[in-house]
Amino acid sequence: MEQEASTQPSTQASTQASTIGGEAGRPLGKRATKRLAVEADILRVAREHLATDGAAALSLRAVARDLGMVSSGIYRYVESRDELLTRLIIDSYWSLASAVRAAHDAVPVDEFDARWDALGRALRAWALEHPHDFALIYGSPVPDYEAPAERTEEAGTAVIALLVGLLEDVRRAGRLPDPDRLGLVAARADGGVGELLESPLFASTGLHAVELAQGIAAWTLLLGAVTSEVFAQLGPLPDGEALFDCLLSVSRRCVIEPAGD
Amino acid sequence: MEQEASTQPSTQASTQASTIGGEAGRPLGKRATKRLAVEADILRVAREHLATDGAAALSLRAVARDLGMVSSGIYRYVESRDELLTRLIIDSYWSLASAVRAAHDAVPVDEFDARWDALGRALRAWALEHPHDFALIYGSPVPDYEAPAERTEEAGTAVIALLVGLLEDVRRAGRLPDPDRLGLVAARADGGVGELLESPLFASTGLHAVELAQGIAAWTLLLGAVTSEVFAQLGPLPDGEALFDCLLSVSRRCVIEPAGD
DNA sequence: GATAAATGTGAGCACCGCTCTTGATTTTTG
DNA sequence: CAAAAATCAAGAGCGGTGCTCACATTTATC
Repeated sequence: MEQEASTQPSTQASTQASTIGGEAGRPLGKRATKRLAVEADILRVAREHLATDGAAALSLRAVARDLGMVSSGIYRYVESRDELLTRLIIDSYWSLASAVRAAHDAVPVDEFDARWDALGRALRAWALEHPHDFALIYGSPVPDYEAPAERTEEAGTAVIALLVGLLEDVRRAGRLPDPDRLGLVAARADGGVGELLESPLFASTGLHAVELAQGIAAWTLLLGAVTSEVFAQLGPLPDGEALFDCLLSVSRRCVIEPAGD
Repeated sequence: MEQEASTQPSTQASTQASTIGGEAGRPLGKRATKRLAVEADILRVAREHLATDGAAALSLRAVARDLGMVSSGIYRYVESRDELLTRLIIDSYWSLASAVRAAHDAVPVDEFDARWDALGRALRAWALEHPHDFALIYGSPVPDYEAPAERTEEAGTAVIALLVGLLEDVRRAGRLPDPDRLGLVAARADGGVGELLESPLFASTGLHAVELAQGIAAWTLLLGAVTSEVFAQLGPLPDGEALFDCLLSVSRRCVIEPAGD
């Protein structure tokens, strides 16, 4: 499983992609290397435009202009505006996933509470730092066209996979809270998420439907808290972090029983 | 203050707005009546375009064309595209509020659980029925420009007000759950939502910070659940309603203690 | 070096938001 | 009732967008 982390470009920071020698064969002629460079450049300035003006204002012509090429020239590298957006979505997913993973991995595996908090706080921090990227992946589907699931699925699952891993660790340690206390009815949960358990993400786990439902509740609350803050749905908040901490702890209680025993 | 219940047009269904006799004075000349009719028409077809193609694809020119007027003519009635969007946002808020209120009011006031469920289910039903409207008000802020808060606040608060009302009824009945069980730390909650209590929405209520935090947690989970389903953030779901019921009951447990006593 | 493929260039189409001018219509005022 | 003021429809026009096409240029391959 898990071959080499697939592609995972994440143009976010690193830009150089021109001098890579390629897998094996020929050493990449000057045309191929330039193409790689231009492709990376396009993604880079597209990312800049996204960060400053948002996805709605992203313009292929403007990107081309910034790169000193004629407007029509960019179509040699990008099929359409939608395709560029799809690439940005995937890139944002990877960026988020790596940020969350880094924070997550910095916590000892047996400290469940701290792991959950690290996960949640990293998500929030990333979202506040890249609001437009966050809007791109967790906001309303941008135009009429929606990103093809088969291209975003792998990247989009990366964050959830961390959560699932934690969830299973908690389950194995017998620290899952009582579903009934949360208000979860087993039968209803089974109908709601039962089939989800057969997807590749969960197939290898020993999670039950109710347990997955707990995880989904926690994740929904967490994501809702971040969305609410980034989009300012509750108006300007005096202390966003304090409120988030509250919601974070509530969400934590959905999947982790307090240690006191 | 508060003249005549503000405006609250809600073009959603009813369209006729031409033959209203006006408040008192003159009986509205043929020019004024036609203006009202045109304004209503614009909002109506804008709504249709929104429902079919989404906010991103909304075009003033297209609306004007549908109404048989020259593209520039629409600027006599609408200041700009953003202003049209603002109107649609406000209208959507009212539409949602009235839908939720209707469901909410159909439940006896002392049946807290049923009231919460009615509220949540009405929210979900409306969102699934008007996904683009939902995206408009609870999705990512559309373009770079965001709707002026002073114009959307009143309408946007209407739904929350219902929740606050229920929350206070529950508190008065002593049915609020133990905050500590939810994981809410009083001090943290006080910092996070303390200042919010002074806003007009909460000033007249006797809610404490922790109690408000519970309400926010419940609302965040509820809205997150709807958002997740409408935007298909978890991929295609086998039974969205069943999963929503699970999350609905979890959110309910944040504000209402089970009756068994 | 000739041929084929990939790339840069510019014109052009249809659409968009938005402004301005011109002339017609309606309302208000004297 | 007539003149003045406000309102309106209509069209041209500006700069912007996504995207296509024909053409010239450069690179890679035979």
